[in-house]
Amino acid sequence: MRQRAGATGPDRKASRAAINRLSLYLRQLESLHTRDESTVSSSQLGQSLGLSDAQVRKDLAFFGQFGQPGVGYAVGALIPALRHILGIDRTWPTAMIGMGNLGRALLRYRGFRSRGFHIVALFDNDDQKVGRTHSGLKVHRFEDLPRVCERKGITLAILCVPAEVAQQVADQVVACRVRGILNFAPVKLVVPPQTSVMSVDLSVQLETLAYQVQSVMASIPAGRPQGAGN
Amino acid sequence: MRQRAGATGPDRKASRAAINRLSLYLRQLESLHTRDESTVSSSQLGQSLGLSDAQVRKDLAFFGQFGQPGVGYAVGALIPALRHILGIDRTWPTAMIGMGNLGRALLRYRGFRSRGFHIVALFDNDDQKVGRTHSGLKVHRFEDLPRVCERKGITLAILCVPAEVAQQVADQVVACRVRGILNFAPVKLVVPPQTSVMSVDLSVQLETLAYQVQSVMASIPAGRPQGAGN
DNA sequence: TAGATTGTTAATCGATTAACAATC
DNA sequence: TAGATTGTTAATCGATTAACAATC
Repeated sequence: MRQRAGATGPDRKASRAAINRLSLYLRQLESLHTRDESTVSSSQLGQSLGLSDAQVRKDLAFFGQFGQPGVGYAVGALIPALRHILGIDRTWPTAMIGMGNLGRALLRYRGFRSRGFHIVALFDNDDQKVGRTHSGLKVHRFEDLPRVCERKGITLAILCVPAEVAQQVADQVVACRVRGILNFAPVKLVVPPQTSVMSVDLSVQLETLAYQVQSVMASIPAGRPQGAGN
Repeated sequence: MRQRAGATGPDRKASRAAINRLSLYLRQLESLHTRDESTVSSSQLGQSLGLSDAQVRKDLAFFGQFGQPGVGYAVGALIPALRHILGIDRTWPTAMIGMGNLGRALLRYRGFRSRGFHIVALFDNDDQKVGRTHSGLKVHRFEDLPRVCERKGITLAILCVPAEVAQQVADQVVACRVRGILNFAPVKLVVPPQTSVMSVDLSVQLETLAYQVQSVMASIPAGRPQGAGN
């Protein structure tokens, strides 16, 4: 039996890495679409993203039979299919929690809204910030979280609060039946299994970068400046 | 022969995931240190981060012999060891490229400086932004990149430019002998092997979150509101 | 000493790649 | 038809976990 994206979803669970790639495929397909490409092969798609053709086929085949042997994948048909699989063929009313530098910057980030993530409420617990308006939205105090979440049907939250309070805030967010949290605080959040968390940990990323740079430098003969001699 | 963090580094390459965890261990150790804990076992360390004890031991043992059987790891000694391995026992002169919302927000992000990543130069190609000052640094025009990088010994760059120009900017950055790029543009950057790239792709993260939320919701009996009946 | 915990090897698990019959 | 490319199975690779002798 082949797994298909039927009413109840596929039999086995797709890995997080595979879903990440699905999102990349979608972006690439959208780019191909604007360039009026009508079909694309797994090897073309893979090449543009630095992945093997086998990987692309495997990832896509997991969710259904999207390609045609000898032809490839129909760009125009695959785009809505992937949008549906990823769950971005709908809007996600989203709360931004924590209106510091990062929160304010992300609020203005275009990429979110264009993909169905609509920030519809702002929260902060600093009295200086409560009541102010950003991008047409008033900043609510924390205590209003349950009421506002209920009223606006908020399903996702973007957490831009300091590490020290992140878990506590997450607990409150979970209590409001928010289903997913995009966490920017450098903390491992503990949440019940019905709630999903994705963490973006900038320090970890930068430290990993430092390690890589260091190990590349260590593998190059010392003292020799790079570049073809100028 | 056991691998050790000798003059030329370990024999085999640590996976990116392992390095990510090293950074998490370090953070946790620092937290333990402020709480005056002097030793920690692999199981304690793992538990606080949602990892197995075996994983922790394996990750650390890869770089040296840091623990004592029957005792655990000395917090005070492991911290500087990890800082050295990760390459954050030094400062990394860093350029911020692209002074839009995200660039300005990240510039003020405390986490960077406290870990040795010193932003020492700002760049943008928008004439409106060039010449302005943020956090005491003047925004340079793009053409100044080679000169400023040379003068300030810049080794890392944080890229906060639009997707359309990201590759082109990365090429210029590479030409200035910058060794590592933290990329926020939703693009796969192609760079030579001497240069390292870490990408933070917010859309991918959020789309993966949407998928997870959706699949959790699909696995719950439809229409039944959650929570213990209130 | 006895209990605890490491470093390391072997076993398991999962993800990626190779290969190829099916098919457009 | 012949060439291209899929979906899928088998082979490979790498990472995680289990287990345990060594040792504090």
